[in-house]
Amino acid sequence: MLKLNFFQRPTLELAPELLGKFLIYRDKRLLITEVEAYDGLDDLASHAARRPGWPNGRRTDRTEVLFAAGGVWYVRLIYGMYWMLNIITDKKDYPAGVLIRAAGGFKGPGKLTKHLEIDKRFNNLPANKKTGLYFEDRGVVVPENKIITAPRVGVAYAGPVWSQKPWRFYLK
DNA sequence: TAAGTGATCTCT
DNA sequence: GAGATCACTTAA
Repeated sequence: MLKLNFFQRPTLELAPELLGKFLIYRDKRLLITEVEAYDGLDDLASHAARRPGWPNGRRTDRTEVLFAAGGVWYVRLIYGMYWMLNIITDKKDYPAGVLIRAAGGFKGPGKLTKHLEIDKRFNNLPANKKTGLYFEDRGVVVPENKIITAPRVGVAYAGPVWSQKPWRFYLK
């Protein structure tokens, strides 16, 4: 099982390493094939980014979990229908996380969580065997040249700089 | 291509 | 409390 030391380090370093790892829930083991990183106070695509009126990052009931130390889940509803599954990363008080976009053949974060029946019950819970939703390294080796980087999806509102950051990683 | 859905944020 | 916004999917 991937432990806290995997998640409590720089997000852009660990995000591509999640490719080829497995997402474990109940009797399912899904190979992770696509992720997206959201990193830090200046990342305008992040819900926790620094904004006018929020010089130290936007901390509300919803976004508080982003400021937690790495290793807990951030699950949030989008468009009134779809649950987005993110793992929080890096150190306490530094807002960052990785969205799981595709795993086990389920392409699209909404489809993935629907299949796994994951919803807000997991928000703020740790990724470990007790909660039943966690990651495993099952020995799959992903060569560097199999990893594609691309701009993140659906974040045009973040402006020309942040919406174009190549922080989406997927397997060729 | 556009509707569906509801939590959350901002402004009153 | 009202109105806008949204890290998407599906059916057409």
